[in-house]
Amino acid sequence: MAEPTIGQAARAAGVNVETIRYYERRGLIAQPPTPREGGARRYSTATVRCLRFIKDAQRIGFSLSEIAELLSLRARADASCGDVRNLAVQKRREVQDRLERLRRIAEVLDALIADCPGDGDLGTCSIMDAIERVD
Amino acid sequence: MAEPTIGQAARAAGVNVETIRYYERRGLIAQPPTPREGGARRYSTATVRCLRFIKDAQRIGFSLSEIAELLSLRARADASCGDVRNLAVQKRREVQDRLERLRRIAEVLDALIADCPGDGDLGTCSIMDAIERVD
DNA sequence: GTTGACACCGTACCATAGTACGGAGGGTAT
DNA sequence: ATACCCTCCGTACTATGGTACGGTGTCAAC
Repeated sequence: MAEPTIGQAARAAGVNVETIRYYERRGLIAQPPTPREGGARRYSTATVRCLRFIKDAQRIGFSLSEIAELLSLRARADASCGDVRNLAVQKRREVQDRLERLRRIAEVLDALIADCPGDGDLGTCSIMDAIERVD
Repeated sequence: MAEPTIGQAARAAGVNVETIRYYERRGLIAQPPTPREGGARRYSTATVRCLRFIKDAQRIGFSLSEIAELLSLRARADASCGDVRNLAVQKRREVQDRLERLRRIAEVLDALIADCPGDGDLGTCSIMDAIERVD
């Protein structure tokens, strides 16, 4: 299997065929030419690597638009390492922000659980007060 | 301004008027009764606090469905303490999962940023290389 | 007594990230 | 030669979380 068809590329990259077609429409991956003879288009192994890159980058928290940016940086000869690094640093800050907020929610829930005996009247649970401490 | 109208409530909570109407349709916030005399409905300040809570919880990564569940902790204050406590414990576990996933993402990003020289061309950029090897 | 600002309500539309569907055609195995 | 799978392509649909629009009504000021 030198040049994979869309179905083979999908299996190789662990994505849906329709997802590949969607990424083509979004311009994230190259569209291989339609053979004049008819038959299936053939994808390059570079495109399969690209698909895996997209999935990996998504797992790290990049959106498809951001990934498009990363990919276009890669395609640009004059792109600098600093451009990519800046995107990563910005994403890291977003993750940090989410982490801190999430930790506060965890504290609130811990307090709520600790204060609640698990049976009896809720008058002493002060749930609303606990939830509002998130502000 | 004792009882805010929808526009006042929106400004107080920092959301769009249409967003309040949307949350009403989704059952996230209470719908104040339409005055028989006509005129604008009046929202309680509790509803404004609720809107702020929704926005806080969203920023942390909760979906509106999850927030509805979280709010039901309060809405079901007449239910048994055990029921409420179970919801809180379940939500706490979900928060823990989110925290761990985010921490892994943060670690990956930290490693990428640490390895990247930050200058030079993309050939020397370890971030692009690394993302390609996240598998 | 008209203007302007707000409210009401239903419906339509937006982005994101896909998934599903239907009809046409090709390739191969039995 | 029929079944069966794959591909092609456009279009439609999903869920989430809203935003915008259009027509109507009400209220307060000038």
